[in-house]
Amino acid sequence: MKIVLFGTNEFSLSVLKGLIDNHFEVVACVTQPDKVNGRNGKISFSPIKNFCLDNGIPVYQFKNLNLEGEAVLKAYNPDIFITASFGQIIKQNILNIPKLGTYNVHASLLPKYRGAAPIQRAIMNGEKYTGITIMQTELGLDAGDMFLKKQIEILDDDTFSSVFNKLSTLGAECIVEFLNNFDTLKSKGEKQNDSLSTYAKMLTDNDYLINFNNTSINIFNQVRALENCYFIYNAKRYKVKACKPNIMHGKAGEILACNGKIGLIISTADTSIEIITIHPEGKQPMPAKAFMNANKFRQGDIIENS
RNA sequence: CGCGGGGUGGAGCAGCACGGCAGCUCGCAGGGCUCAUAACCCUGAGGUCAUUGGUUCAAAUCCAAUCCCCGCAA
Repeated sequence: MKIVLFGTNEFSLSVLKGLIDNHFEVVACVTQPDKVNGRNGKISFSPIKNFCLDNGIPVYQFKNLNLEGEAVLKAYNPDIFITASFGQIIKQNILNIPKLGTYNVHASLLPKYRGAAPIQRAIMNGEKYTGITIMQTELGLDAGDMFLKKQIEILDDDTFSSVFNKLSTLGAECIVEFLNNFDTLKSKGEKQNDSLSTYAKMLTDNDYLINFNNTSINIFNQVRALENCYFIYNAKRYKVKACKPNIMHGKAGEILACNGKIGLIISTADTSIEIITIHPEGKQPMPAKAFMNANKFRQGDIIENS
């Protein structure tokens, strides 16, 4: 079975490795164009590209996949396309190429959280479960028929990274199971109930800004879902890498404690959150208790979100 | 040549525009004190001020070059 994998990030890579470790024939990969790192001007390759280069797998980066890719991919005479966190829309002329179809490894329990940021949105919303769905890749956004679904629990101490890692592993397991039982599972395809579908919108800068007028649990979920949330204090940006709800309470945004013994506690709409790990501009991430030793914060100040 | 911040005892920072004893909050070690606390009090150890060169009677501080870390933007 000749497979072409479309993917970019570590999730895609986990799926690719799963295929190779289980002796599927991956004849080529398609990944996003290289990105330029603005600070040092260096070019960085996607994880998929690095792996392919190291392992002698042909890898393609089309500026316009739908125009340039058709002839190239047809030449491989592929049986199946697998997509996993590819990040580009694939048009019908490409989807039609493989004999057995194109299938997607999606990191949510469809029809919930279709779209670009399913893991983050699920954690942000305080979901208790998420999972992997293997489904038909169609023009419609993650709306194709479903063939295999597996769920995992989102624990209170899970973060984006931990869920991402679990789902990367599970995604690889699912695609292998799907391909090993292709005929059976393919025949048992299930339509998505569109009326139950939700959309995991792409993340914007505004999603990362912490609003202390929200409740503690919402901020807690936001921080662990995105891991790079921030607030602004004295015109400086502070990223919150980890926090936990606290029982103290004051005016929303009020700094309730800021010293090396207790750390940093900021009031929310209902109670407060304790900042565990903070990342000031220009510095390394560090324990909030350590940074509080520097006396940059003043108790009683209100953090506005502008 | 995209914009910007930073490197100072183990941690986090101040000091630098104007050169003149290495400072603060913690941690650590020893001692004291309290029914108790984010406890408190006393004492102590611990520094190549990123690197290299220059200016100077004198450099963490001024000049030149280099290395490393990070934020924004993309």
